[in-house]
Amino acid sequence: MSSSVQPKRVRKNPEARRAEIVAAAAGIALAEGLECITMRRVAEELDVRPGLISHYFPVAEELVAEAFGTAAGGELAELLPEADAALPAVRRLARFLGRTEGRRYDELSRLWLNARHLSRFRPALRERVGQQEALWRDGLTALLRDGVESGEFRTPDPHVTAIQLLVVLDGLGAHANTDRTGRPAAITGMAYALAERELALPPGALGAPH
Amino acid sequence: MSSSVQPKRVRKNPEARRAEIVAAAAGIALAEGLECITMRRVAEELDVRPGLISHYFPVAEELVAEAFGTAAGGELAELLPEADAALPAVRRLARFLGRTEGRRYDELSRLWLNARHLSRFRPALRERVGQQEALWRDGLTALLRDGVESGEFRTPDPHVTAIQLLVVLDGLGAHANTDRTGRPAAITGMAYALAERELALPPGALGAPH
DNA sequence: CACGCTATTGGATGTGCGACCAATAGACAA
DNA sequence: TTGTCTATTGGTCGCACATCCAATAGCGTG
Repeated sequence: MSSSVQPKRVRKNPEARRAEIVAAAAGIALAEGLECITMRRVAEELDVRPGLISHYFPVAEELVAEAFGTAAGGELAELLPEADAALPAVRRLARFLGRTEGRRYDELSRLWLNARHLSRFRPALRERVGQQEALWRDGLTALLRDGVESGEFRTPDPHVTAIQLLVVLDGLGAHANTDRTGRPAAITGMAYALAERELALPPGALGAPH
Repeated sequence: MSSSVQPKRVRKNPEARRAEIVAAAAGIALAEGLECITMRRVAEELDVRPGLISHYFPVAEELVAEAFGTAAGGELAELLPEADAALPAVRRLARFLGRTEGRRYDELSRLWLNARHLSRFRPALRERVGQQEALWRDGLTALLRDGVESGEFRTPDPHVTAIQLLVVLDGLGAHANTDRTGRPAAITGMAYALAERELALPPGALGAPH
């Protein structure tokens, strides 16, 4: 028969293995969905036996929660890079909004949608969703506050504006699994419009909404 | 032994039975979630054997799609009752928005969230979600158009305004499974604010956002 | 009242899952 | 090199599910 499989075991130190498992699970979460994170599926990804996964995560739900946190946290870091801290706030915001449109962001929209729904049944995940929500909100709030302090923006409450922006992005992202062809620009540009209005920026200041 | 169960079979005509099954499934969808619609669960609800359900719905996914359509369609009919057709559009819109806030609407938010996510994996459901989306959009558009024609509102494109409103409602509803205590009024009132702004209504014209 | 149609049952089959555990074999220290 | 520790295996168990099917019994027709 075929001998394409090598039952050779590779022994790694626990922290590294654990990180590897979470990373694999996060990848599955983004590409296939949180419900595809199963002991068997993750094990297959790492070419390892399922028992090993459940050794590191005795309860599957923990791994799902951890995977979501890693995936969402990683994406946030890409959307609001620390490295950009020196840039003008307007420019950072424009970049942020720019990244939240287009197909590239769909994967992330789907992940949030997935997590928001699944957290209905999984307390550990719900916890993580709350944490990530706070991180996203605070990150965006900090950006807006920077802009206000530097005089680029004007808004009575950066915190509220940040939440409003995220609500609109959630609303737009909710349709990530639906057909959105022919959606008018007045819809796809809602986040831009809201930001410009709430921050007292001239129309178009954040870049062409398309 | 216990004889609390009566293996008495009740024989109904196919259309009635089918409708009964869909209704039961729709109830489960709203109360527990679409993934709880299983042959067994629905059968239990109707005090019937699982095989009967799969007789009427040979493929489970069809029942899920049908149940969602029934549940969402029924709720829409409550939100935009035909009986209100004679009322002023402003009043109808105020009612609509009023019903979309508060705990009562959470069940429906959860259903939409559920369906939007699950339709990622279930083509038949995705189809239904698209249909219901159109129904909601068209219903709200008709309301706005009425208001424009009667001179109550002013908006260049009722269709676009309707979608914008629904996007905001989706965004707010996305958090139906999350803790939202202490959410500022500027967030909970976003739909009111958007409607008043886009329809050129004076602030508060649609009722106190809280 | 008897009969036939078919709605309904009861059970079987196969799949994928989480959870659990004793046995095994790498890697590292003595 | 030998021995020990433990990361990893390979397998088992029970559960819930969709799907399928032959047998059964309610109901309307005649």
